[in-house]
Amino acid sequence: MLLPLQARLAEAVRSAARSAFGAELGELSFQYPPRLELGDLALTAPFDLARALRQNPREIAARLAGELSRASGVRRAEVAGGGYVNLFLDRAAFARELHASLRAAAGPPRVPGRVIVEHTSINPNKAAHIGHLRNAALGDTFVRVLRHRGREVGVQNYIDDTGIQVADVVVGFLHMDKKGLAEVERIEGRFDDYCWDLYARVGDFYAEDPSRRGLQAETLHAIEAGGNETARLAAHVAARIVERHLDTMERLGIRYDLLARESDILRLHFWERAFELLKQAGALRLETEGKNAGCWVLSMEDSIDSSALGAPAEATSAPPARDSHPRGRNLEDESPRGRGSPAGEARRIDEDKVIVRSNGTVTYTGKDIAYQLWKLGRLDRDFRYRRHRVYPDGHVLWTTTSEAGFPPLGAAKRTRTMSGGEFTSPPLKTRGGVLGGAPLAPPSSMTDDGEPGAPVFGHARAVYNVIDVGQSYPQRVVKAGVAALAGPDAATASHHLAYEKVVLSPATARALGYAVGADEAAVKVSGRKGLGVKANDLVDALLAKARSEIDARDPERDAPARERAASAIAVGALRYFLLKYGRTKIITFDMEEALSFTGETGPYVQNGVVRARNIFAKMEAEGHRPEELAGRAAGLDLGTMLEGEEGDEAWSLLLLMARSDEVAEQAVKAEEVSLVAKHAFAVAQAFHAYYQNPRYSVLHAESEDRRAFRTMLVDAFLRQMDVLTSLLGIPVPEKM
RNA sequence: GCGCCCGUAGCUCAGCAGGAUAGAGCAGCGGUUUCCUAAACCGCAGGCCGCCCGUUCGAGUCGGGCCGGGCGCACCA
Repeated sequence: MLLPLQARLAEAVRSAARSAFGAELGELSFQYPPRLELGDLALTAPFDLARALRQNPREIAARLAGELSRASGVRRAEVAGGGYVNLFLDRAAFARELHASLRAAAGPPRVPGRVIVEHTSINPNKAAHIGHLRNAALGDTFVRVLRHRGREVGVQNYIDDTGIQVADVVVGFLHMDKKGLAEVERIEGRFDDYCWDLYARVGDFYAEDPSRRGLQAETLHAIEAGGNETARLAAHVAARIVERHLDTMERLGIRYDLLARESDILRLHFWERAFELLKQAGALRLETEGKNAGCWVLSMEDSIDSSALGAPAEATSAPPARDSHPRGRNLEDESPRGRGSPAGEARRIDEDKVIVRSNGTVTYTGKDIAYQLWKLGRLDRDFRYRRHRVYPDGHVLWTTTSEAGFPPLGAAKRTRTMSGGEFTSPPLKTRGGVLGGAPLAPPSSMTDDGEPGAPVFGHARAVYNVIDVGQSYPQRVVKAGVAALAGPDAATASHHLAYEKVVLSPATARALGYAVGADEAAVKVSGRKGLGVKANDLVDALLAKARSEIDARDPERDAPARERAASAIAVGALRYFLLKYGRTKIITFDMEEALSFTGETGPYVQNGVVRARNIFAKMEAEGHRPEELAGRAAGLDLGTMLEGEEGDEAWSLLLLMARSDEVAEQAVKAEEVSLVAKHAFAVAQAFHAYYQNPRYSVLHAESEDRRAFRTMLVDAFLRQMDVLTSLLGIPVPEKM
C-alpha cells in the first residue's frame, strides 16, 4: 500500500530536484523517522544532493520540502535535523485508501515468467530432522512471499533416490539385518524412524571394519544399474521414506508441485545430453596429465565473467551483493572427513573441478548442472510426469518418472518451444501405451508429453535453490557450468538461497541422551550418529505442550476444537521459530525455547489475531455488525478521528501495517524471509498494545462514529494479518 | 594458505542500498485482571555495537588490517 505512494513521491522528488537544481537523482528510498512526531516518511536525498552540488543540505531540503508539501497525499513537509525532509501524510486519505485496498484484497501485478524454488530435498533414507525443517520452512515461506509479489512459482523437491545415503540403508537391510525386499515391506510403524536407527548402525558397521565400504560401492552400482533386487529394495526404501517426509511436511502446511527424482535424471540421460552440450561449448576439458588425468574438468577460473558467478569478492553495484552463494542439496551429515585426508595435508586451491571421473562416471555436481540447465529451460530434454498425490484441497503433486507410458520430450512433437532451444538429439525410444488399462488421453493444453494434465515444469526465468551454506562451493561450480553453457544471464538467474545449520543446545543434546562436555556451547546434529531432533517428534512435543496449555485455560473445550487449536499453535510456534532468525545465523536449537509460546513467538502473533476476532465476536453477540460498521468508516471524518492521542496510536498502527508489501518486496530482493516474520510480530505487538488500552474499547465506544472508526482499524488489522500469517504459513486458531 | 559466515544488553537475536537519543524477546525486579480479560500490557534495570585505522558533514552499518568462533576449498553427496 505504501509502495505506490512512495513511487509517486519519489517521482515528485526527482522532478523537484530537476527543476530546482538541474540534478538527476537515481534510486531513492524512503526511511521512517524514529518517532511519529517527526513525520511519517523521511527523505535523505538532500544529503546526496548536497554532496553533488556542494551546497548546504538544509537549504536543499528546504527547497524540496516546499515542492513536496504540494504533492498529493502529503499534508506537510518539513526540514529536520541536518537536512532531512520529513513528510506528514494526509492521514484521512491514506487510511481510506489503505482500508479500501485491504478490503479489495487486490494482489500486485503479475510478474511474467515462471520461477522455480527447490527446497526440502532430503535424502530419502531416514526421518526428517530439525535442520530439514529449517530448509523446508525457509523454502516454503519464500514461495509464499514470491507468489504474494506476483510471481508464478513452481515448487520442486529433489529426491536423491540413487545416492549413497539410500545405499547405506540398503546395506543395513541386506547385510546387517539380513532382510530382503519382502521382509522390509512387512516392517510396520514409522519407517523413517526405523531407518534413522538403522542408518546410525550402518555407520558403526563400516567403522568396525573399513573393508565393508566395499558393500557400499557395490550396492550403489547395483542401484544405478537397476533391474535387480537391490535396486528394487532401494526404490522401495526411498519411496516409502519420501511418503513419510511428505506427510511430515504436510503437518506444517508445506507442499510441493513436483518431486524431481535423480533416478529419472539418470534414466532419461539428462547428464549425457548436458555433457555433449558442455563439450560442444568448450566448457569442459579432458585432463591428460596431473592428478586429474583422465577426468573431464570444469575450469573455475576463466569460465565466464566472474561477477555472474556471484563471486564473493566481487563488489557488483547493481543488485545488493547478497546473492553470493551458489546452490547444493540439503546436507544433513558432517562430511566424512578424517578418512584418507590427514590434517595438514597440502591444500592448494583447485582451479578445476572434476565433473566426470576418470572411470567415466559423473559426479553429483555434474548431475546437478544438468538438472539446473533443465530448470532454466536450457536442456533439450524433459521428464515424463505422473500424478503422485492429491492434497486435501485438490492440489496435485506430480513426480517425474522415466517409466513407459509417459513419453519423454523428443518422442512426441512439442508444441511449446524452449527459448532458443534446438532439438538435435535423437528422440528417445518410448513404448507409449496404456496407464492402468486406460488409454492415454491426448495431452492437455498445458503439457505436451506424459500423463495428461501435467503443467509445464522447468523453463524458469529464475531458479532459487534452498540448500545449506556448506554447499556453497559445489553450488558455485554448478553456476559456473551453467554460465559456461548458457551464458552469464542464466547464471545470474540461478540463486543459491544458502542458510546456516541448526545445532543443538547442550541441554537439549543431554536430554536426548548424549554426553556433552562442559565447554561445549553447541552440539552438531549427526545423522550418522543418529543424533538430532526428529521433525515428527518435535511437532508431537509441541502438540502435547499446546494441548496442556489449552486444558489449563479452557478445560471445557470439546476435543476436536482442542485438537485444531493445538495443531495451529504447534505449527505456528514451530514455523515462527524457524523463520525469525536470519538465514545466515546458526540456530542453536533448545527444546525449552522452541516450546515457548510467549514473547516473540508464533502464538503471540496468533493471539493478536484471535483477540481482534474476539472483539468482532463480542460485537455481534451484542447486536453490532462489525462488517457493516467497518464499511461505514469510509464515510467518517477520518481526519478528526486520526488526531489526538488515540488518533496518533491508530495512525502508527495503520502506517506499520501499510509497510507490509514493502517488507515482502524486500524479503524477495534480499532473499530473507525473516523480515516478514519480524514484521508480522511488530504489527501484532502494536495491536496488542492498542487493544490493551480500555479507552480504545470498540464495544464500549463513546459514540457510534468512534465505534465505526475503531472497527475499521480492527478490520484492517485482521485483513493485514490474514495476509501476513498466510505468508508465514502460520494458521490461526479460532481460540487460543 | 585462500574463500565464506558469525561476533550488538546476562542469554537469544533485530537493526547493516551510511543518517536523527541503538531495538525486541527471554531471564531479573516492580506493577496491571469486576475491562473487547493476561499465550497480554505498563514500568525499572541492563550496551567501549570484538579491537584498530580509514572514507564521510555523519559509521553498529562502507573499506583495510587484526582478534575470536564456525564452515568450505574430493575422481562424496
